[in-house]
Amino acid sequence: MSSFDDMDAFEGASLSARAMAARPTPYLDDLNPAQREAVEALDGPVLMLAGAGTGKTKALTTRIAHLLNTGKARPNEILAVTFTNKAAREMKERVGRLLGQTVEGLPWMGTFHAICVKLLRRHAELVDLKSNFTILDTDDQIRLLKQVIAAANIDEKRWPARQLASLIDHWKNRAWTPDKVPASEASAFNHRGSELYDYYQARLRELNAVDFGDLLLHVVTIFQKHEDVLAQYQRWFRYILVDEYQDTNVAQYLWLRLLAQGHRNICCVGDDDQSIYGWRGAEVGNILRFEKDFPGAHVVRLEQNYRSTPHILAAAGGVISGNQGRLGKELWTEAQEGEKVRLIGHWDGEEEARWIGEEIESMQGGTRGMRPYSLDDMAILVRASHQMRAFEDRFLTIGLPYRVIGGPRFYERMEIRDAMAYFRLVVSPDDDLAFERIVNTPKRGLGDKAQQKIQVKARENGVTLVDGARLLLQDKEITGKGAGELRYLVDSLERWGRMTGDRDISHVELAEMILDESGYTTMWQNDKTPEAPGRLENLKELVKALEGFENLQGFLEHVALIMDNETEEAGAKVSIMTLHAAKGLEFPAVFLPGWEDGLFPSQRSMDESGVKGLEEERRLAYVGITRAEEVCTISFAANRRVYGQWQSQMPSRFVDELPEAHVEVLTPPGLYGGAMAGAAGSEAAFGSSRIDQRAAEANVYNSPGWKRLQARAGERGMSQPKESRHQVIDLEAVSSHSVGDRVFHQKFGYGRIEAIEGDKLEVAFEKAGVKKVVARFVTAPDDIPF
DNA sequence: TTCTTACTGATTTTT
DNA sequence: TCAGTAAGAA
Repeated sequence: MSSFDDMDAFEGASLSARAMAARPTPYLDDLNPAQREAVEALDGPVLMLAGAGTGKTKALTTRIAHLLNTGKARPNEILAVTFTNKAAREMKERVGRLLGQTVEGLPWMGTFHAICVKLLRRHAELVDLKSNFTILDTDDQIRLLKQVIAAANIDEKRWPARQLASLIDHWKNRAWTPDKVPASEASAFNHRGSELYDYYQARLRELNAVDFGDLLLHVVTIFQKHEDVLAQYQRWFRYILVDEYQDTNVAQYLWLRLLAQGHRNICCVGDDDQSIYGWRGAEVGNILRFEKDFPGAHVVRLEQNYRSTPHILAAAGGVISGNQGRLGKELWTEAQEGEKVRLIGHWDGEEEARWIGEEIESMQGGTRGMRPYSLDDMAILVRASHQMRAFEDRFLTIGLPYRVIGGPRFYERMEIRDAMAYFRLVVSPDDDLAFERIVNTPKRGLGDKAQQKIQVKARENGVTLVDGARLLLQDKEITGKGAGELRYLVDSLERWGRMTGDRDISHVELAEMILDESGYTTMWQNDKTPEAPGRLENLKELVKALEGFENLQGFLEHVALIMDNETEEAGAKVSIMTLHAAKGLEFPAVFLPGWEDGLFPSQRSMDESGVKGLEEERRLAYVGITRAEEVCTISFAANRRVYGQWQSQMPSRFVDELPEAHVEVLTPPGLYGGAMAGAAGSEAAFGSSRIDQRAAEANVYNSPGWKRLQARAGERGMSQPKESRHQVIDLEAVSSHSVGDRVFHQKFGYGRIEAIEGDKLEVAFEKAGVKKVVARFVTAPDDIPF
């Protein structure tokens, strides 16, 4: 934070620095030739093309150590940028470990956004902000945009705020200020896009606030308009390193290029084959163009992979080779052959989930000649988060512990944001957005109308909403139940505000007091919904997190950028996450379900972005496969319920792109007439006969189950064009049950019928307990369809 | 104002 | 299907 205060003292200090050079470099011995080349090419532009699992973090951190050790730069003359806090943290840790105690201070290491916050706080006045500006999260942003849309007299139903948010985000990613939005795009959003953008920016300025996009954009603007400021930083940052360069957007690219123009010592690390954030504004072009942008760039390829088996690498390589215009890399490994990539087709999505659940259970003990795997070693990577539900349902039923990675993060949860809004308001009473958020949470009888009055009053008098509310009360322009509540709220805010300076009460106690006295805790205590206890738990967690900070203010500052969720219960669990969330992670055994055209590659991606979209999907497939160290299992289903409608699916085109020599086709259970009957877990059902891949696909469609369903669907007169739709439930089973029968339910598993009421059965399930289910959703165990 | 019922429309989400 | 919103009823 204070690195800049003493920065002038260090300018031009490289002479003495150089004199310190020529220390031993034992750390270089741990590197392979390519890594070493990337580490030792210190001067001039360097592009490190680092394939998946090739040790790029090692190379990057060693490079920093080497820069310092050779005396090329002092710690704070190095700028190392990452995209995620996690990556930044890891880098800090590893650099710290490499350096030990030998160097004073650390390089500038952080995310683009975190570094921009630092810079922007220093130069806020250059873009008409005060240096204590607040950073809006997405939620605040949407609420502000709703106001903007309403003020412009636009129907928010037809033109939703979310859409405007993503439009503005898109523009900011491209480093377009309102005046720079090209005419072709300015008329988006009901012909008022750029006008609304302009107005939104003005509102932000009034609120002394910025959104995430602004952090980058404002700094770029400052650099572009104030040569002296730019020159200062160009001189200062002698060496720049960038992680995940393929994910940079235009604004980040400009930011880097402006800074790097000083010493031209920029080292970008990335992998064009892992660019999967194009939809978020990332430009693969940035990495593809690097050599043109920085003539004479030294390009190093890291191609030795330390993660996966040859089969897995070959499969991934086969898929990604379908993309055009790659920089080109050939991953190789010294690892043992290992398992081929396993491919399996299923009847429908539920069966896929069932099979994966059972496979995971048996893999824990070691099966099919493979070593045993702990649940922590296994992960399921899906294209879209809605695919997770099938697995969660199934795993809940069979009691398989799992964790979902990437869901709503701790600081994004409603209760946490509400609580934080209270804190924000206590610390800075002029935070109007925070006031709006909590003024009627918990319910205080202050609905739209009352809030409108506060708004008007505040605007008329040019004061904050809190003061507006005060005036309203003073002038007795609000009455009834709401008035008393509002009075109490306003007074409480003031009281808590005074306590922030009180030495006798810690900020943790104050926080507890705020949540208590505002009635917020009580609100959740009285809430009967199943998630209420969890929310109370989270609030406790939040208060606990406060202990690590000096005061409320310091905490709020920290949280604005760090949105991590760190709580993790003990115990081994299977991980479930999206492919996007999996980037940068690795697991001994990986399951890749749902490889069906339209789902993966996603139809929407292809519709909206054509070949570009398809190529990004393909990179996603590449990322997925390369997450696996030893076992990679790809699967697809012939039928899937999409928005409640059964749809028949075609296997993904990526399945056909897998090189056959590296794939083993597993036989799906149940395809050979009743092999599963009464023995859902039996090994016999999963014999691993090797057959040609296409034959396996053909088998799905020729299977008895498929034909049976087609016949049945026909009987019921369902529409049956070439894209046939199917009903998977067994209607004949409806009235054939009696009490005491053993039955099977797709979701709850096996159970015994306790009672029958009309078409509803009360069934005691072995794993899921007693449930009431509709008769047609259960089948007799020896008539399990498929 | 707030609770209830009807509708609509639906990826991926580093900060 | 199902969540999230929007107009209607109490």
